[in-house]
Order: sequence, then C-alpha cells, then structure tokens
Amino acid sequence: MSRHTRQAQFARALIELRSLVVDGSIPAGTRLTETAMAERLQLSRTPLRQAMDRLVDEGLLERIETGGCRVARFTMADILDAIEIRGVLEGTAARLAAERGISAERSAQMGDILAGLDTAVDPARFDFESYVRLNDDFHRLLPELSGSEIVAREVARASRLPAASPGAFMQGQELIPDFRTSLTRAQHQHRCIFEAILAREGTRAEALAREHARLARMNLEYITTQRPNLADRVPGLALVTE
Amino acid sequence: MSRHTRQAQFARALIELRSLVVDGSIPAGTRLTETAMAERLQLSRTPLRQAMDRLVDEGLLERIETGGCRVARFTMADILDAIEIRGVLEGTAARLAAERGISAERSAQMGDILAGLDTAVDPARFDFESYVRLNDDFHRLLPELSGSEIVAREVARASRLPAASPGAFMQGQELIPDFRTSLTRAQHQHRCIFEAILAREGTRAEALAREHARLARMNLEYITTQRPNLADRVPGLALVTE
DNA sequence: CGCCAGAATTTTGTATACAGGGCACGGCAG
DNA sequence: CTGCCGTGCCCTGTATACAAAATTCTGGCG
Repeated sequence: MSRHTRQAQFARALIELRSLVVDGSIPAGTRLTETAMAERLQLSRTPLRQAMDRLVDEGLLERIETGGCRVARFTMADILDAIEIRGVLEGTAARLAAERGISAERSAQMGDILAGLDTAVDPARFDFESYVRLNDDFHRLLPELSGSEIVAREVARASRLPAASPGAFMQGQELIPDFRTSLTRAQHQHRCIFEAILAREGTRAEALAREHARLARMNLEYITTQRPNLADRVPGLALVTE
Repeated sequence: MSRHTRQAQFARALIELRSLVVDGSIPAGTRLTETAMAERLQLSRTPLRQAMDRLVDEGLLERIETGGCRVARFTMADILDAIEIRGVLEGTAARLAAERGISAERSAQMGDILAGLDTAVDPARFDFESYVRLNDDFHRLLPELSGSEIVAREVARASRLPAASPGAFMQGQELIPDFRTSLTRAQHQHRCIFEAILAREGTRAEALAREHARLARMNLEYITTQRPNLADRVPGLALVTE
C-alpha cells in the first residue's frame, strides 16, 4: 500500500478502527492491544497508536491507567448529554450569526440548501437521499455563519461525540416511513432558524437551534422504544450499555 | 531520565512544548521541525510527535498541509470567542445541575469552596493566592455538578482553549490592586450561581454562569487597554497577532 | 540580472528494534 | 486445598532506522 496521500496509513487506521468500534464489531469494554490491532489492520504500530490517541480524544476509546486502552462504554444518558451539547453549541453559533450578521454570499448558500430541502420533503417528490445530504450541508454551514473559526471547530468537535452528529439517525431506509413527518418538522425548524438569523433575533435563533437538536433525542427515543431491532444502525449506539 | 511514571517522556514533551508556545518563546507562525525540537527537549521524535498532535488538537499549533506544523496565530476576536464558548458550556453545566439537582456531598464541597472564597476576598484578610486556588476549585467542581461526564469533559476542553481558562488572568501580582474589586464581584457571582442551582433555577443559573465568563472578557479588555505591558503575563496572549 | 531546473539536503511518515513493567500461570508452603 | 510468591511471556513506551516527499541551494540559461 503506497503513500498516495499525506499520512495514508494513519488515515486508514483512523477510519477503519473507528468503523470497527462504532458499528460494534469490537464490543464495548474490549481491551485493544496495539500489536494485535496493527496485525489486523495490516499496518505498523506507529500510525495505529496515533489513531488510538485520536479516538481516545473523540471519546470512543478510553485509556487504561496501566497503559493501553479499551472501547468506551456509554449509557443512554451519555448520548442524550452529547446531543444536548451539540444543541447548545449549534445554538451559540446561530445566536452569534444573528447578533453579528452574515454575508450575502453565505445567506445565498443557505437559501439554496433550504430550497433543496423544501423539495426533498415535498410529498410529491420526496427524496430521502437528498434530504440526508442537504441536512448535512445545513449543519455544516450553520456553524460557519457565526463567522468564528473557534466556534465552528467546537461545534464540529461536539458533532463527533458518539451518536451526537446531526445525521446519526438518518441511516437505514427502513425508517423512512416513520421519520417522514419528522423530516418535515425538522425542515420547518431549519427555515425558522435561518429566518431568526436574518432578522437578527439572536435569542430566538439560539432557542430554535437547541430545540432542533432535541429532534435527535426524540428520534433516539423512538428507535429504542419502537424499533429496538434497528438500534445498531445508528453509529455509536452499539456502545451503549446500561 | 528514567521512566518513573507512565509516559514520562510524552508528559514532559507536552508540558515543556506547551510552555514554550504559550509564553511566546516560540513566536506565532513559526514552523516547528520535529528533529530540532526533539533535540531541544532532549527526547526522541516519538513522544514529541504525540505532544504536537495533542497541541494541534488544543488549538495551539496548526498542521501544515504539506506536513509538520506551526504555531497558531490568534486574533483578539478568537480569544473572545473562546471565552464565550467556555461561558456557554459552564452555563450549560450550571443549568443541568439546577434541573437535575445535586448531591448533598457535592453541595457541601461547593459550600466549603465558597466559604473559603468569602474569606479570601474579605478586605480585612485579603489573600490573592487562596483566591486563585479556590477559584480554580470552583471552576473544576461546577462542571461536575451537572452529573455528566460528557458535559464535564467538554467544559474542561473549552477551558484549554488559548487564554480561555477561568484562571488565565489571575497571573501576576502586579494586577492585584486593579482586580481587587473585580474579585469581589466575581465571588458574588459564584454565590448567585450556586444559589440558583440549589433553587433549581436552571435558566438563571445558566445566564449567571455566562455572565460570569464575561468577567474574563472585561479583564482581557482592561489589560490590553490599560496595562498593555503586562499582556504577556496572560498565558496564550503572546499568540495574538495585530 | 532574474528565473527556472535539477540535485542535495532536510523533514516527515512509517516501520521496527529494544527495554522496562505488568499480568498470568504455575509451583510451593501452610 | 488454598493462598502467596516467583518466573516468564506479552505489552507498552521510547528510540531509531529508512524511504518518500518537500524544501532549499546552486548553477546555468534567457
């Protein structure tokens, strides 16, 4: 395997190890030995160690005092808290965007995304794929509207917490019928958040963005109570023990 | 240098390199070469690289596309945003603590800290050293009151952003006279936050904690406008350009 | 005199070697 | 039979070796 891109082995280690952890291939609590994992992923310990450090930072692994690390365990409360934090930070980004104002260019970008989402949730030409992609775009652009690198980075970081990302519950076609009305509601919230930002209503923008994140909480509760067999479709949910 | 503690070289690399960066010994924008720095700190590239990765994550260094990294540059706006984020997250911790309630044990702990702070700011027996230490304790305990590992971790992370930590402006004895009234005000806010938590007033607790973080902003503005020659006493402020 | 090409050198990314410490297993004593 | 200790294996942390990429320097050409 040659080095076509910068840090190819490290990138591969990070992606593959993260996959193994979030999809439950390696059960929560398992101790990871560097040598065995390096063997399994066909690379040396150096980039693997780097990847493990990173995953510890992301919260997917936890370090053992004596050395090495193990797959982290989460409670449902942890997931809810992670969603709460993402909501709080997205809310802050929305509030700052409203308070400081946004550029015409970004406003136009956001307008396009929202128009696309309107189409995607239109019952006549409902398009789940598009929705997922555009929803992602929305949540990637929103932090940038704050105009702050620092804020954007922290929102992105919070979105990496297990099962806290805006698209975490958008896997699996099986759930489309269940979520269809939820998506319409979500899109309405998208529009309201953007309007509040344009109207310079900081407090309202913040509250709306927080409430929007609660949709993820509702989806989580819906899945675990109504469709428990689909729970392992949500990345990170495999790590939940109680 | 023997390995008495776990990861001794890495810990040393992290501490020493971070010091060099935050106190301005290595100017913002400087490219760091691993070999030179390893030589300078008298250790091998492996633990040094680990430390650099960590500092990139903390935001003190930034990676160069081509490889390696350089000391990050900050604007004053970045520092203010970092303080804002810390305030928002501390506010969330306070709100959750109020909403969920706290244990008698932690309540007692917090009571002790606040009593100590009352003594420290008492004009009769004013004690700056004690204040700094107890203020630190307050800000370490507050996130834990939320009862959430995840929230506590994210608050701690936000406090590591350059010049955003609660004690960032508590260096340097020279400023004691200037800050004396400010400390009294801060302690009053500490008390109010705790009372709001005990009274289960989540919104008020959140707002107060946010406002409390604004004190750091005021201190920053005071130092830069009134005492610019003391600016380099504040860790991280050396990285601010323009 | 400036600019570009190519070689030398530096620097990173990855692999591997090595040493110290922890943990497990087995033997020995009570 | 059970508990404690010793020994050996394995695992981590650190150092170092090596190759590919990048940067710098130099010499030649326009």
